[in-house]
Amino acid sequence: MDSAPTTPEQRAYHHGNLREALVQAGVELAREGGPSTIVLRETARRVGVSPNAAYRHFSALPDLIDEVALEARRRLAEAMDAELSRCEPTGDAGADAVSRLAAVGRGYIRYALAEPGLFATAFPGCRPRAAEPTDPAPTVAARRGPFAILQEALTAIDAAHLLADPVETATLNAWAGVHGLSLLLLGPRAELSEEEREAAITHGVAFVVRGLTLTAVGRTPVRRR
Amino acid sequence: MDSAPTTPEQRAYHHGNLREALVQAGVELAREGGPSTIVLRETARRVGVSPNAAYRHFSALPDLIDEVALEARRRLAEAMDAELSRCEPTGDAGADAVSRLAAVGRGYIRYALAEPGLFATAFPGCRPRAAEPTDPAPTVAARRGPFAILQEALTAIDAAHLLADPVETATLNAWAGVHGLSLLLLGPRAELSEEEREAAITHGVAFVVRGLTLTAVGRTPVRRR
DNA sequence: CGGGGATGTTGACGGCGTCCACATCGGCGC
DNA sequence: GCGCCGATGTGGACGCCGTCAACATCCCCG
Repeated sequence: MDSAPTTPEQRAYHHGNLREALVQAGVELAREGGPSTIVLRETARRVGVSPNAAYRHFSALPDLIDEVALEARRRLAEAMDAELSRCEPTGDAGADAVSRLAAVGRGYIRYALAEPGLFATAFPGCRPRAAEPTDPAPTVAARRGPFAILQEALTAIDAAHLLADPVETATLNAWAGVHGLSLLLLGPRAELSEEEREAAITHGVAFVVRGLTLTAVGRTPVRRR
Repeated sequence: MDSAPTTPEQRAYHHGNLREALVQAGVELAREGGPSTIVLRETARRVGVSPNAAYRHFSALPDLIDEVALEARRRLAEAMDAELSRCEPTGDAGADAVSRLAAVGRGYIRYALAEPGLFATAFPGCRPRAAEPTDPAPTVAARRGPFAILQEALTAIDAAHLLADPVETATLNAWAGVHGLSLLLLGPRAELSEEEREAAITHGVAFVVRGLTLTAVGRTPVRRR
């Protein structure tokens, strides 16, 4: 029937690229209810394959979840980049760097609110893992992930002599701020109205920027490091 | 055998206060591996009772977990209070209010690092819940929980005319900062050394305080609200 | 002192992750 | 051209899990 099994979307062999299909289904599950909704048997069912077929491509369920997490981080980075690309330069390099940092933060939080399931899946270390014995791998980061994008924005501010702390410290605190706010808006403050939520995002990003930069108060930056 | 079944630690009736014992065992499980480690059958096993006995006291497993979460929050509030009580007044009301806020933040983060399992269990809304249909109850807060303690500290700063934002906004941002930093230190930055971790806590708390107050830059506070 | 309601047990069901043995298919060497 | 072998997928089983229904036990109140 298929003369060209090399067609990308075509299944080449037995099933074709089952691995990819399983990850795809896993992403869909994660979108519906977070990491704990990624269930091996259901994932296989959706692809139309026996549960054990997955074991030819993943050593166990957590491996599949890790793969989904990677994809979730990829999409988060994408969303941050998208928000970044909507920043138009004003000419003032310092102000631009600051507004780009704000955009990165907005992108992070907006993605979290738009895709709570994927967001919850994205950072494996940020959820309780039931005492896993094997984890010597230091979590190889995807090339230019969310963390890298944030760090880029902060490095630009650093170059403009606006940063109050070393870049590493600033990155950690900025990340903490937007990550924490995302979780709070999804959790204990989930009942906020649309406007309240938008206001919280604006204030939250401004809070982070204010804490990291000193320009807002018109003071000579204190360079450490 | 027991003439006085009213003895607190004595089991009065069939088992005694099984409910309490189950929660206790649940807390222990949570300490070992977070909320997903709280497993009904194992909890019952540890108490030495049939799994279904739990259903006389909880309508289902999530109810038990909620009870454990309540206890986790109670202990968090305790830790924050303990850190608070180590603050000695210097006479300067404004400076005291600020340093008390810092203490509250330190207490939060330190508890998270000392009891990661309980901390992960404490805020049900902050983890992915697999599409629960029944949740109209707005989560009745424990009397003076972590949130209230944080708000108290911020209200004191507000009274000293040091707060840059409305109290509600400030509370949300402060909470986000310490919560996010806690998760990051437990997750992606779990490999930090003892000193690095302490430094991160100090910097993080300072970052939050700097973003919320304007005293650090010697400027007249801008009162909104 | 006897019945009834609160409490705990037994047994069962379906779903889950995972292991083991078996079936199927297709490319590669002869 | 053909047969074989490794890669891929299937079926069945095991021991967990949460939950339900029926039954057993025990104290308290009338």
